[in-house]
Amino acid sequence: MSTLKLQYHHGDLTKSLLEAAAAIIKEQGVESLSMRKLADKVGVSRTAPYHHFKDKNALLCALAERGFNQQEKMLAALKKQDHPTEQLFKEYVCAYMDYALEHSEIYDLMYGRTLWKAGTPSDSLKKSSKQTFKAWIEWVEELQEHGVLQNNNTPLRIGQTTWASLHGLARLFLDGIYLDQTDLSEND
Amino acid sequence: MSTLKLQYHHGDLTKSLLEAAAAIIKEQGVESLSMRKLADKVGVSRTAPYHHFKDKNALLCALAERGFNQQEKMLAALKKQDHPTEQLFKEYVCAYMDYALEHSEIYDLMYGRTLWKAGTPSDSLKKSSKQTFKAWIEWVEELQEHGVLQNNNTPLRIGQTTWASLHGLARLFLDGIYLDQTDLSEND
DNA sequence: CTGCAATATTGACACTGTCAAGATAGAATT
DNA sequence: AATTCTATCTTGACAGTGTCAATATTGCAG
Repeated sequence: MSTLKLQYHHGDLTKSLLEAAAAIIKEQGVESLSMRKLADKVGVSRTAPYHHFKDKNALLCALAERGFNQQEKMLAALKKQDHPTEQLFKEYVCAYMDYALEHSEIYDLMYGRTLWKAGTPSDSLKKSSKQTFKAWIEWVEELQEHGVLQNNNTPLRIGQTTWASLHGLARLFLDGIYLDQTDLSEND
Repeated sequence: MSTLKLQYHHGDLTKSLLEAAAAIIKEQGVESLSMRKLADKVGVSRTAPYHHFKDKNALLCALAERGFNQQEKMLAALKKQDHPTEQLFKEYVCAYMDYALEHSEIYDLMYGRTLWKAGTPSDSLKKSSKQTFKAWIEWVEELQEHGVLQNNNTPLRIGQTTWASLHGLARLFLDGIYLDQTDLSEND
């Protein structure tokens, strides 16, 4: 009876919400995530989530922020490995693409329109994204010193352009326009 | 009296809807376009648009399709000019970027998630996009013959990669992450 | 044991997309 | 000219959404 009983207080609802939301998003896309369904899935009333996130936008920001943290950890873990710098860079590129493809919906949230254009990125999210980018720039500087990246411009500039390529490529895979194998062979 | 009179039949509602929708989208973004507000703006009842477009998705598809047509006309007009091939190519690149920036919301509709991932692209839209891409590939072949583009791979492949760069660049400007001048100077 | 602060709930509102049934007007047919 | 037909538009309705305000429940501090 005690285990089956529905508790009034949920425990760590914030966390549960984030996890459930991440799951829904991953399976069905951001657009089919509704606050109400989410609350339902977690087994809580419609408006309960609003005591943990100001609004839907805030929830999504938190989700994106999580993504940035993950990504930054990834980079940090990678750097600890004792591989030659150039190989490390290649590994990073692969890891980056892997992350984008594997967590496509989160990636979209992190860099896409939903939050940055249609929505209002929280200060916290802005901070996270900046920090992630800063860490990237610092590493770019190292890479330049090791001759892995060109040295003909500032780390910031080189960091921007290389990341731009990376991000552009990721987007192309995600959006998947004009790159399907099917479309290649078809001829009409 | 006769001019002021609200007509039951609207004339060319289809066209009016598309234009009004394009205007709203341009000014306020896709997400703040609602069928109801659109109908209101055109001066017609809520459900009238549904006699001209199956649903919202169809309306957006039509809007995107328009974009493809515009873009293809642009390319065609450009090619008619009697400039050296290489300059023509550069002009195209500029024109492409201009279009993307100037009609950012439409561009987003043409290549973005809303229709291709979240929505269901209409057959007509698929056809338009393919046709546009095909025209591009054909031109790439010409460009290769004139030595403006590399000749070490098929037109399709070269077309894909160059367009990918173009599109990636466009997206970066549109999404505008990490590229603001403000963010560059700030240091926290 | 009592009161307080954190947490969750129910009710309500405005807005959305969209369907079904009815109204209207102009064109075609008798 | 009257009537039918068809394209077009409208009103009513429903389920779903985000979110606010008021209320209830609980666990913990005193």
